[in-house]
Amino acid sequence: MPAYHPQRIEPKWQAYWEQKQTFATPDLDRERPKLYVLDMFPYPSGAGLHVGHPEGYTATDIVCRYKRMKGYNVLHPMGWDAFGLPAEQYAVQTNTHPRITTQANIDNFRRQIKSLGFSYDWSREVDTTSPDYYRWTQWIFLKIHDTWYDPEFAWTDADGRARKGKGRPIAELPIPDSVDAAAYRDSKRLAYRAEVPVNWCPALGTVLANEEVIDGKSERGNHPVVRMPLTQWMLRITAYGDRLVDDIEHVDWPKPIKDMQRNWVGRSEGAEVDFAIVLGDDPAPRAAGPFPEKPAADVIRVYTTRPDTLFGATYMVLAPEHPLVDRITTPDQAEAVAKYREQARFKSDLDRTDLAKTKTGVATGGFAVNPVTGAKIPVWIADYVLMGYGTGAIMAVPAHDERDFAFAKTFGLPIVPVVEPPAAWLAANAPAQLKEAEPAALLEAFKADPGAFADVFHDEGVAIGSSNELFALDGLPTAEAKPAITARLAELGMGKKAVNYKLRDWLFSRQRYWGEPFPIVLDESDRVFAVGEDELPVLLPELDDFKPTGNPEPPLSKAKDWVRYSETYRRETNTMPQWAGSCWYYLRYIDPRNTERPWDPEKEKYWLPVDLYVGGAEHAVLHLLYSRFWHKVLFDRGLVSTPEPFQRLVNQGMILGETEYTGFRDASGAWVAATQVEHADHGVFRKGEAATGTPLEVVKLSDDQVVKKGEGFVVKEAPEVRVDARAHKMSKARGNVINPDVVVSEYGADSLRLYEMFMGPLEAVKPWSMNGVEGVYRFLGRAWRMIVDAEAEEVSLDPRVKDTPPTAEQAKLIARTVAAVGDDYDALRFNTAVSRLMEFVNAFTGAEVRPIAAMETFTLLLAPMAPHAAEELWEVLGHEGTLSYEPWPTFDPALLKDDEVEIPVQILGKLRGKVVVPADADAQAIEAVARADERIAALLAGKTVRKVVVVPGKLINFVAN
RNA sequence: GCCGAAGUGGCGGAAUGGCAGACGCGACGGACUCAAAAUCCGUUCCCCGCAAGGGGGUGUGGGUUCAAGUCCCACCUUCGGUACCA
Repeated sequence: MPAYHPQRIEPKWQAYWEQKQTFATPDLDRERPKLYVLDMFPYPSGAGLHVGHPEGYTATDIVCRYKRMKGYNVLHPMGWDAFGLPAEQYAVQTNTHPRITTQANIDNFRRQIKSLGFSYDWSREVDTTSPDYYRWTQWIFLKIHDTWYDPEFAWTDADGRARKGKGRPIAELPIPDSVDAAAYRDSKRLAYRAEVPVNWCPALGTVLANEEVIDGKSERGNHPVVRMPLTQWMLRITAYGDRLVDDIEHVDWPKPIKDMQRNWVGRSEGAEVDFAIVLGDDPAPRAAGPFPEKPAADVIRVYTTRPDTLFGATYMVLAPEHPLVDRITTPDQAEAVAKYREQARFKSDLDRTDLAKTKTGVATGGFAVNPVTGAKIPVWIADYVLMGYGTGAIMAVPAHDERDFAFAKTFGLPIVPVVEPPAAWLAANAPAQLKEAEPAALLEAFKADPGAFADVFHDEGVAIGSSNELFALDGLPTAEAKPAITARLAELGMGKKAVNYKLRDWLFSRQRYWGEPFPIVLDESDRVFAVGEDELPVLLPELDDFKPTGNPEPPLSKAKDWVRYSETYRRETNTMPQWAGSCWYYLRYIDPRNTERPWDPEKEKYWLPVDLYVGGAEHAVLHLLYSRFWHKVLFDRGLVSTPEPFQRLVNQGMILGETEYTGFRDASGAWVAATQVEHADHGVFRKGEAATGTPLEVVKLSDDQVVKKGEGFVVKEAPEVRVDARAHKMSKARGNVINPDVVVSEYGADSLRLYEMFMGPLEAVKPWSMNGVEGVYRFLGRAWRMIVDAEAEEVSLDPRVKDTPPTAEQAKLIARTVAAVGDDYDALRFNTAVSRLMEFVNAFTGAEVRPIAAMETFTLLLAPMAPHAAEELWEVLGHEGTLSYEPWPTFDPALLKDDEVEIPVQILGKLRGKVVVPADADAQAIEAVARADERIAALLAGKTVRKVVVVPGKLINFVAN
């Protein structure tokens, strides 16, 4: 009975917390500081909880429990991101309604999470698939639909920052006289419909994501996939591109995540320039006047980040889908162009980028005029130009762009250098026969044939060959040439400054069943109308079967009665993507049962922003970008009070499986070194034999079959053979998945929590080790026996725990531990916090007298990490009820300092001895003591001390020789 | 290719520019036990030495400094992200 027995303790305290509502959070509490600590809520998969989930959850739980003891009002909720594909696929296969599967999975996840003893306020649980929740997802969609972005609107935000650009109610949109008002509004809304190409797989009867398409075939089943235009809902996230980039400066996120977000938005600055196409023999004359907002009919508009290289534009390339292709193609090229466009249609975006390393393309036979040189240049089509970026057309400057260069080389197009590289670049990239040439000669060679150099010069240099009667760029460095020519082009009405984003508008509709229906109806001519807020939620209709329809129509189209809204209106049958629900769940938690509105503004002002948000790095880009976007729209519309939702973000690192040692053997049974093998989809082979050879046998080795040798591990019985030693991502296929349920039933939740924190820094990728779990379990057992009498029949205090003051030494250790553990919790350094507590226990288990106050302090320090054991120990120590709101232990800072310190004595930076000095000894005193030391004196004898470096309290170093 | 992170004992990892390897695992030795498990005690970076002690050591090569795992430069390896974005 008195042994540490988590299986008894843990259910007891979980029941206590639940019954007493220990962690229910008051909505508003003006007396205490607030703290909103959020976990990324999970998708409740059929596989159940993974050991990766509790890593982040434990970290946040520690912070919450710690901060409650420090007097904070803490909001710590949990919920379910439960719409999504797996439940729907399961429904298709088994005809089980996704709701049933989802509910079962949620129940299992909840059970598993509760078994770990997290201090969530379960009364705030949300489920994105519940109509009470998605009602408000639809409501927010209507807000987005009701908003247009005014890029010129100047205003000041709540933090006093001057801002330009705001999402405004559509009613405030100025409408030009000559246009249809409704259509104009629809064209400006942040939620709009557009024809976009999607990957349609007729055989599977569904639309595939880009990554599901390989080589023009479906990943599953290898069926042909066609890109076809489909009317889809889009969200105008690009309107917020600048703010998504700029505002990220003001949040406390890891730099790599900030970089990734900036990268994803991919803002670039450059210019748009018009090239007139040549019809017949003469170029169409350019209309006088300012640069038109939309290009004229016979004009190809390009976007370039290097307007300074315009004089080097020797040809143009249109995306195969570009609307001007038909107009410009000459009859003799028509067949080739049509064929190329057909091929391009069958390639997914991924194929067009990843696989096509060699440039392909076809000449249209048509020409355009370089607006600055007046030269007639050929127009090609090629799939390396993407319709979705910029204007879908480029001016090609082969001398200064790698892609254009490769294309020009392939098709024999002229290369004209217009930027002079620095001498160092010329020397480094000089052709072999010119290695010894003078700089001037090298430059001449570059001007004559830049293609002879080892690399394409695409950096900044000095403009050359770029002046005529209208332009004068020669001699300008690139940084000056860009704005100069851009300004000149604008004056002449030929171009203008332009900004572009890699970020595309967000494709927001899916042809799926298990998602939020759009609160939208359409009339007979496909005009879009929002349903009234009083009609929300628009409930998902029941279906008998969930199979795809066999055409691009979404499954909801099968619910005929539902689709038919009225005589003239029908419902939108697409559903929202899984991101929708997760875009705003942090807002619902603050007021989860409100039936009048999505959240109460008072509560929103109190709780937002989220102070700490912890989750996996896999959401570094999309989820965080999407929810920041929604949040900004809500902010502009006055519905939330902060410009950013998540003030501090931390990514927990992935937990890998246990380290595995893998050897390889060939058909004859002989070992093959790991350095000599190559991995392919269909097996492991000797290097270079993946296509032809027979696969090698993969042998799992135990750790006593291998031995460390040099940099790596080798087979013990064959020490010349290197093996593969690494931890792999947990996966069903590899069979290295650790089930938290098993760990909990064997060692208890506290051990699982403690181990996951002890493994290493929260952000690091770490391999699992069952031995490590065993280690922290033993620690908890020692801590238990430090306080509980292991010999007694009943759970009672160890007789050595006495109500006496600690010794001076103990008092110091207690103070140091309180200080260090608190610091570690604040800084999320849980691994070292565990170490500190271990050191404490190691010290006190050796003590014959254990002051009860010290044991209480220890218990409170342990509580955030191992709450069940701590609660039980707290009870054994004679307290009633929970320790969750006990004040955090304090300490006397004077105790952190020692009276005497041992400091190292170095000679020439090498450790030669140690001396004990008073803690406040000054440099002179330390030097005197050190010189007096017998050994040091001996070593210094006969040497000249050139310098003495003393860091009081730390170290002394004699520079002597 | 580009962006980012990380390389420290057999393993996970610690170390405000100031004694490298805290803490844990594993291993080895011992105590307890008829025995085992559990528990407790001790040793454990490498080399030389019986010892005292000495030498080397934080991916590689340079540099800054009295002093570098830590700062700077170049490179190598691994992991993550991204990829014709004009």
